[in-house]
Amino acid sequence: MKKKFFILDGSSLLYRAFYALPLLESKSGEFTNAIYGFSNMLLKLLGEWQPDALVIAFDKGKKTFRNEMFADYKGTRKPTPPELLSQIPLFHEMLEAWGITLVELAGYEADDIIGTLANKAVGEGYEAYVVTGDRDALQLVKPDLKVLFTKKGISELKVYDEAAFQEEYGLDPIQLIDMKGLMGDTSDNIPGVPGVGPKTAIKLLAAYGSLEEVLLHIEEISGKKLQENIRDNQQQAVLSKKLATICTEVPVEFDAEAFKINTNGAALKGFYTRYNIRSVLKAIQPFISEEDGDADLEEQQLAIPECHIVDSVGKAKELADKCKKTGEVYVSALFEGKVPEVSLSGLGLSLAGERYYLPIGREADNGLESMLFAPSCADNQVWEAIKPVFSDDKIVKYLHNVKMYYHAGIEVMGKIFDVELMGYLLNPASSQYDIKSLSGIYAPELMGTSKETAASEICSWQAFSMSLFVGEMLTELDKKDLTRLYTDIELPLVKVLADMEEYGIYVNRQSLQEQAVKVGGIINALEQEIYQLAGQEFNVNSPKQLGEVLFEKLGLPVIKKTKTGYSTNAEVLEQLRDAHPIIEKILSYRIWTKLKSTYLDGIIPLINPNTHRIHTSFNQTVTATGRLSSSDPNLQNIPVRREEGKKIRQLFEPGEGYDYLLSADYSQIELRVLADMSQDKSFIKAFKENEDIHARTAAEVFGVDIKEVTPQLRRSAKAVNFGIVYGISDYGLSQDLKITRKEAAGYIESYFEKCPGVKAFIDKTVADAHTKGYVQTAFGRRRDLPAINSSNYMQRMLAERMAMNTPIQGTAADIIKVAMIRAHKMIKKAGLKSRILLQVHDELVLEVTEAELAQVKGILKESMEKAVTLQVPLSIDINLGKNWSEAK
DNA sequence: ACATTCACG
DNA sequence: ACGTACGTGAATGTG
Repeated sequence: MKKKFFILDGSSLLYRAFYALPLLESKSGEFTNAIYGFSNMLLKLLGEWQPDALVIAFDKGKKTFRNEMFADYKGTRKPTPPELLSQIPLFHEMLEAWGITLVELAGYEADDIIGTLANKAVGEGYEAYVVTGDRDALQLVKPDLKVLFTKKGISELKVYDEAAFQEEYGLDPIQLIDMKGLMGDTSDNIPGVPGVGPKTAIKLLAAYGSLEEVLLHIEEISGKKLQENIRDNQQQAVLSKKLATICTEVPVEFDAEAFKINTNGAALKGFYTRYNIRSVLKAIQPFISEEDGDADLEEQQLAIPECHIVDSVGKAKELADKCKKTGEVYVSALFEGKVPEVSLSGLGLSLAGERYYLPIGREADNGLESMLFAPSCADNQVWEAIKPVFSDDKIVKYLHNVKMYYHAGIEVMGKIFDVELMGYLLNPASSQYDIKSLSGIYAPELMGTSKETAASEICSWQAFSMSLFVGEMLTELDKKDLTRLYTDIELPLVKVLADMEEYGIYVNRQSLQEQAVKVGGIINALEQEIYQLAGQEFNVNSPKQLGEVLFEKLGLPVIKKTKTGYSTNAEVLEQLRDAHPIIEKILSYRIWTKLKSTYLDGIIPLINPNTHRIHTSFNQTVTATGRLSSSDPNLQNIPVRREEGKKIRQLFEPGEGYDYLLSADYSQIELRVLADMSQDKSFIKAFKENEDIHARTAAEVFGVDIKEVTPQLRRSAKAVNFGIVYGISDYGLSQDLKITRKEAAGYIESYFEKCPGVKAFIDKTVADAHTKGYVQTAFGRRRDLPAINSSNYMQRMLAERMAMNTPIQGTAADIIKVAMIRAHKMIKKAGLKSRILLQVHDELVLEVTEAELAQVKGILKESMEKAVTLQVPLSIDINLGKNWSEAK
């Protein structure tokens, strides 16, 4: 058997990998998709073919000898996108670690190096394999020289030997260059002969064998036009063939010894760890030699200490004393139950490099202790023994999700570092803030050390791992100036949210169920009418089936398409309203089914049977801008805009012992934030004088007196103001107002003319985003925008809109968070019974008693309007009623 | 798991 | 020539 020599076209494969995969990002923000794709390709190659030697050829520099022949060679090539360019240094680093030789030579393309080395290898008795995504290389195919060509994406390779080439092209491989001479190549900007494509080229070569022969027999060629084209472009065809011919005389040597793969296991592992490419990390194991792997494991794999099980009061007390001495403790707790019935069921602890686990609750009852003591005492005793650690304000706590501790009734005193919140502040775009994910980012050396087995192992590992990465997180927080945001806003807010979730909000279950039945009736009736009008029964809820009925059976005009078929959304249906009576019914059906499934049927099972209230979750680490989100159920999107929807809001009532629901909402908080941040004179003046901001905008943009502003004009101006907050584009505004893009651009232009401060602010924000790669709120909350310099237009524009919107939306979110903390504190301090139940971005909902009404209003005014001092006043509206709908 | 639709600020 | 307004969560249908 001959030895196998592989030569890879690095440039072409890297390109392929880059475009085949979505832009992956490492934790530190680098793009790694091309590296990832290339690595997989390499692994597959090594696994399947077992090469004896392998090198990678790479293009170097832009100009090659071909440019001397033809200046415009590859002239239509777009520049390499920066997202790929940034991966090239990583590529070098990667090859270094793999111990794979990279061959590049100024003035030559990778193809030429490949051709030369492959030929030399064959001369030395090797079987040569060229791996590439560039069809040009197929011309090299000959006995003992095969080309592996990347089919769709990067995963599949097609093997071209002479037979395979012959079968596909009907030609010998070397004739590929004659073909290129005739037909040219748009991607390389090789001209060829006009009017000759692959079909004609193959036909001609089948008849005459080579370009030169074709040129000698021009007169015999059938087809006048074709003859003429070839005759007129003889020189060009010859040049094209030359350009397409791979040079196999490149000054490089075939060095069998140097071309062997010589992997440095530790470096390789380090590389993939650093860039967080985990799947590759697993796959490289077989390629790391024994000693390498073992030595590496010993070196890298941290020694994780044994977990001590603390299952007696004596041991627990001892541990508590130890905590007191060290002054800090890492905790990972296990909870059971749902809010508001959460209890602690296990406790992983770590201090001074040791691991502990304390079984608590049911789990402990099953243990030894329960044989000796009454079961109900056993858990409490271990817990009671360790509890002082939590109430000791001299002991620093490092933990995950402190809100759950509050829910379990644990008073956590002293300094608290909640790694979930810290992780969120460091990168609000992430969706994973569990301890394991965080450890992967901030302490990669921990990777692979957690054995997912018993609760004791998991919890104590989590506690221990925090001790290894909290330092890194704190350093990062400090570096990014996020420490204040953490200590002054996010952490204090946790207690407020925990209380709100625990309070829950009362819903009238009786009315809810009645409504559900009633709406069910309406839906059934509509359904029948729809079937009648359609002349068939079908699932109205299925956009696919609905689309078929509307646009195929009934032949209604198609307004818009989605990725998968016809669009049937409300906007489309609205335009079809007059085209067929069924449309109206469908719109109505949609409204009612939405109400029933999401807000009636969806909420019933979430009413807590003990409290008869709904306990939503307010998520503090979800949004990229700093807002809260609400789930299970989402109480931040309860209907309000439509009459039908208000029926749902009416079901939310003050609970027993309370008289009203009260809603306090900020007036135009985002525009006021914009006024403040932009320092725009006319905006500031408008708010100071308490003017109707949309009317005022209308007056300025449309050049009329404020008294002359029609509702129509005001509506347009309102849309423009919204547009500014969302990151304006003429296209978006034109869609919203249903005007032409030009008109929209006109509105924006005159807006910016009248509000130069806003214009300057937006420009500066976007420009800063481009240079820094992130944006910030007034409180320093930070959002990275990795796509801001993308070469992809859409992605870049999206990032720019995010850059405009995030400081505004995020600052408003910061402000209401401050207000919530202050209001909650003042309410508690005053010993009031009234309490905050919900937050809906710019609104707080409270349940209040008649007696406390005046005081509560005062507290809200104070806490909300004075949460921060801006250049414009902040103002709130307060409404109350016997249900949430009335309190609007 | 992903797409579509629609509820809110 | 291209196509999107910013930020969420839930229900439903479909591959």
